[in-house]
Amino acid sequence: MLKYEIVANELRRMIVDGSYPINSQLPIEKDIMEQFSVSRITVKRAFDILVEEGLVIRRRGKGSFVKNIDEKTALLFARSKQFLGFSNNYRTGIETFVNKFEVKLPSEDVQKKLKIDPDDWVYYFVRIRYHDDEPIVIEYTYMSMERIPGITMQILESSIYDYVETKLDLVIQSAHRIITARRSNAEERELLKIQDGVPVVNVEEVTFLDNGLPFSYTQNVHSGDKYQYVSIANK
Amino acid sequence: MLKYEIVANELRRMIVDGSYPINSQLPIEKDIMEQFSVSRITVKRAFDILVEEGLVIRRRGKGSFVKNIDEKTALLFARSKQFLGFSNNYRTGIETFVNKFEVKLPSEDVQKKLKIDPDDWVYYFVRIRYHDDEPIVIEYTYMSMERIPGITMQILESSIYDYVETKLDLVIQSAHRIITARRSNAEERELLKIQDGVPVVNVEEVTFLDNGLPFSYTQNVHSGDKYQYVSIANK
DNA sequence: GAGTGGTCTAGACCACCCC
DNA sequence: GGGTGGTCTAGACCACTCC
Repeated sequence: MLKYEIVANELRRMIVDGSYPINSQLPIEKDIMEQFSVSRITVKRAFDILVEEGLVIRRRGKGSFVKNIDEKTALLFARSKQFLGFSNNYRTGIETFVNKFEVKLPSEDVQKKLKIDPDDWVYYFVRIRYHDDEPIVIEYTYMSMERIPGITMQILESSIYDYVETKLDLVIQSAHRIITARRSNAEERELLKIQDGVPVVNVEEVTFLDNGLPFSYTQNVHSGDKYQYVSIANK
Repeated sequence: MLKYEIVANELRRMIVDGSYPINSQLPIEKDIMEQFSVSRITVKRAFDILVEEGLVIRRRGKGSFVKNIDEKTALLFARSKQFLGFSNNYRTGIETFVNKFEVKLPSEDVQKKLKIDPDDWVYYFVRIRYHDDEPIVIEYTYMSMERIPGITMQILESSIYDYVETKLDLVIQSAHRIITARRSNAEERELLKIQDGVPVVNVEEVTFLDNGLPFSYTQNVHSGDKYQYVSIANK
């Protein structure tokens, strides 16, 4: 574990458990340097993480303070900063059902999104995720066969993320997301078990490996009444 | 202008204008140090910005590379990282119409969101934003009178952001957003001029001053067919 | 003037990549 | 073994806040 992570984790823990209450001043950099035996820049990097997570505010000349948000919100936002394959909102009780699994040639849109040629075959699969036996999202995914070989039904039913990182020894680096909402269609209403009128949230996600190449392109169609996206903007 | 901003801006410019094409390797830290006469940590901070913006990938032992995305997407994502009052999507042609402007006592929800007492008066106003004469969003905003005194109709018609920062000399620090989608109601359909069936995207936004206090709580109701939210997750 | 965080430097050691 | 970025240090100077 890195030093700045250790410091950030400890400070976060004490904020969340109330040791540093809302609006209270956090220890100054010098004290934290001594307490953890680290340099000032390391302390600053730890604080940068907490600022990014929306937990802390820093003011030159005054000090560092716990932001005025409640505990539930704090947890929600801190968690949203973690990188997760498909969902920020659920941690347990998730089941996956594979609805379709084929290999085909990419459409122009898919070629463009995955940066592949027209004759590069792609996996196409549709998965439905359930939380506590309720359908929450349909995932329509295209993946380059060349970049991610060896996908099987079993992998789709468990974790692609795991397979790519552990078995293929590749590193997933980032995800670009575009979120829109629209009216649901009949297929989506049936699969997600929602009424006409409940919209869907469409999360288009392109995932990148650490070599800069996109490796998957997914349209995540979420049930509008069970989904929220959380985000923090710092100036 | 800060040194790491200068370096980041120059590198970003050369990526966007094609001087460093997609997938090409960027200069190594040492060369950039010499070119700009800055230290290594300053170069790293510049790169951190570009990674955060989704433009660049860095790999220990190999180098820094331009991410494999097209120019339009690159601009979209780079721009999304900028902190803006109400919209990431439009830059010009915006008009504002104030639909309601009152002072009242806060509901429990508003008290909680703004961290104020039941007898602290709040402004409540409704604004509609038009882009090229088309309504795109209705904003329902609550603001603490004590924290942000002197709001007038004229301010609401121009820029609250400007008023708070320039006239009141306060610093807006961050915004916490929760994005959901739902069916539109009759009022929203009329104001946004959308058909029944077109959903709305609800962006709940709490904005914080640099003293850690929330100063405004807004429900932004976007026309679902004209709105997208863009986001990048880095591992 | 004292306290605090923001930026920046020069330099060190290490992990990872490729030859 | 040479090249690259990741982390970390000690120390400097500066900007801002409050007294």
